[in-house]
Amino acid sequence: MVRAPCCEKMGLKKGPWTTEEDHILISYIKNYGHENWRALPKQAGLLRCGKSCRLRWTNYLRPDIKRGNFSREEEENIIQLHEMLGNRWSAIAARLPGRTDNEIKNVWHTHLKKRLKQRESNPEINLQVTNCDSNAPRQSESSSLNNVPSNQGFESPTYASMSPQPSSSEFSSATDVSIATIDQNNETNIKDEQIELWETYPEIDEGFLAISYDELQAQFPFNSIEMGEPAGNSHGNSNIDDGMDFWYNLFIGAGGSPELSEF
DNA sequence: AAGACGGGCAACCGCCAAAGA
DNA sequence: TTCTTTGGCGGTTGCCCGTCT
Repeated sequence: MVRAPCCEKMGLKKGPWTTEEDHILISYIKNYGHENWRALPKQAGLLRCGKSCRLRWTNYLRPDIKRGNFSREEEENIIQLHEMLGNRWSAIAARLPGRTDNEIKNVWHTHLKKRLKQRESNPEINLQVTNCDSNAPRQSESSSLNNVPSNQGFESPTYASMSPQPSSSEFSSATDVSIATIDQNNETNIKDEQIELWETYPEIDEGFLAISYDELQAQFPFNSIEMGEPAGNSHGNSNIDDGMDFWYNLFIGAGGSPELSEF
């Protein structure tokens, strides 16, 4: 199989995405979907390879992505799931609604791996998953005990009935998980069970996807897009900057739940 | 105040598998 | 059956920014 030439050799752009590019990608996918990632950038007028577009969309621009810090609950889930599934980040991500494999991978390498090492060096520290309140202040590591080292066998971890219970602005989802246990012969048994995950999750008004590109343009002008200017040329134009700031905050910004009421 | 350093994270790279010709 | 294309995945890189000296 002949390897496709890299983006740079094809004259395609690499590196961080600009808000204009994000806007173009979102608008295009909104209008036409993403059936063919390879063709998408050309049709959308983006100087990116399809792979880069797909990654940007799946890891950052998708409207159902839950941004912001991981809750203690989510972190513990990742640890447990990693114990069962290993480095299968996409499988882990599939069980954490709103989180991407890349995000989980990053959080694993930057935080959780270290925490596990600490736990190994301090066996008093335990994984406490059940009945933890994600809204409560984080407990110190040593405050949750009952640890059983992973290689000595453990009872089936309990994932069900995570609090808080959903309010009207939240939704619940039933999820299949593989429950791993290690028996007395030190053999791992995995069985699939359906559990209820209660996730605090903003309702997503699908209406935001129905807003037309023209409406967006009218509300938040991006002249540089229509002129086909290279990214970054908008600096110095406060109207455009304001529009982009709003767009950025709307879809991407810190804490990132879309402020759909703005529409 | 400025340079060094390290952590966090977005993005890229390379490989693999599935699907289709 | 073989080859090509495409999407997906996990590992890795490199930039940015905050902290330290």
